[in-house]
Amino acid sequence: MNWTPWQYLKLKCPINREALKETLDGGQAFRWKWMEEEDCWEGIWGTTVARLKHATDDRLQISLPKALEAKAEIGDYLKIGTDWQQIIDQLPWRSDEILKTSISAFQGLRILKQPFGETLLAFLCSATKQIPQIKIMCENLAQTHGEEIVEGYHALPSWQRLSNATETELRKLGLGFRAKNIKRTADILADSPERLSTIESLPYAEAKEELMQLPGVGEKIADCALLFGAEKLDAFPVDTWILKSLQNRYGLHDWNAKQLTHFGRIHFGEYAGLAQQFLFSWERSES
DNA sequence: AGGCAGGTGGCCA
DNA sequence: TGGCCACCTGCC
Repeated sequence: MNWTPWQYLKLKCPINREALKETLDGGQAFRWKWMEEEDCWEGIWGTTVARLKHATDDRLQISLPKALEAKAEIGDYLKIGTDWQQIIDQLPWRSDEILKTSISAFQGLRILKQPFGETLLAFLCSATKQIPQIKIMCENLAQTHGEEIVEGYHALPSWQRLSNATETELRKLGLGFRAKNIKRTADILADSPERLSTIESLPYAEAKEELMQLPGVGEKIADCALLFGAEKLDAFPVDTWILKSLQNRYGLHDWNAKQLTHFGRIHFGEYAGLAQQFLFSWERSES
């Protein structure tokens, strides 16, 4: 396939190599892969295909398939115009050494704005699975049910399309018990096409409550979909890594996930979700 | 070979 | 409300 020449992106905040890797392939998104030969990341979201390269001075370059050149929406997806430094400054790093350390390790780490519907789909796949497995499930879903964008590159299927598949078909893609939830959610969303965009426009608390009406969507998956797919930066997903971090590094040994979700939102504030991502990346890199 | 992994929902006290 | 367990599958 033909790709356009590399072009610099106008990044408000620079991003280091490690932070880029964490942003694209650290559990927010599941459709980026490292291209060793090209020394770049290649990813798909919505109906966009793109390559990203880490350049000197922590800048970024982008290249697109020539056939899709006009379709680039990388700015929104990567939130390149957002002043992340200003947001970080509002986190309690001054009084929180752990947070301070993880922020300095991942300079430029950011929260993506992925398409809401496919973020929900990816996280419905995520239950008790590790990142490589989730990526395989997403790839299988795209290959078998998703629309082809350019040769060999498939979008994730819409909920409408997914509702045409049977649970048995979905199970064959390695989804396991997640297939039932995905099928049932697809049937619901296909019946009310406006529902997701309505949810996306609600404030965090109401959006979460609405999302959790869907089968297979509990607190954690709802928080992930809202943080990574709807710009609700006050969402604070508690997974096993954050659980470990808060229990061991913050000394909250007897706290359960529900209590820690509350703690996170109180302690880290309006941008708790960004703090979560720093702690998450730090915890994983230290393990 | 058995336990566990970025959870959820149902059942029981 | 709070704790426990089954649920698919692949990987160590």
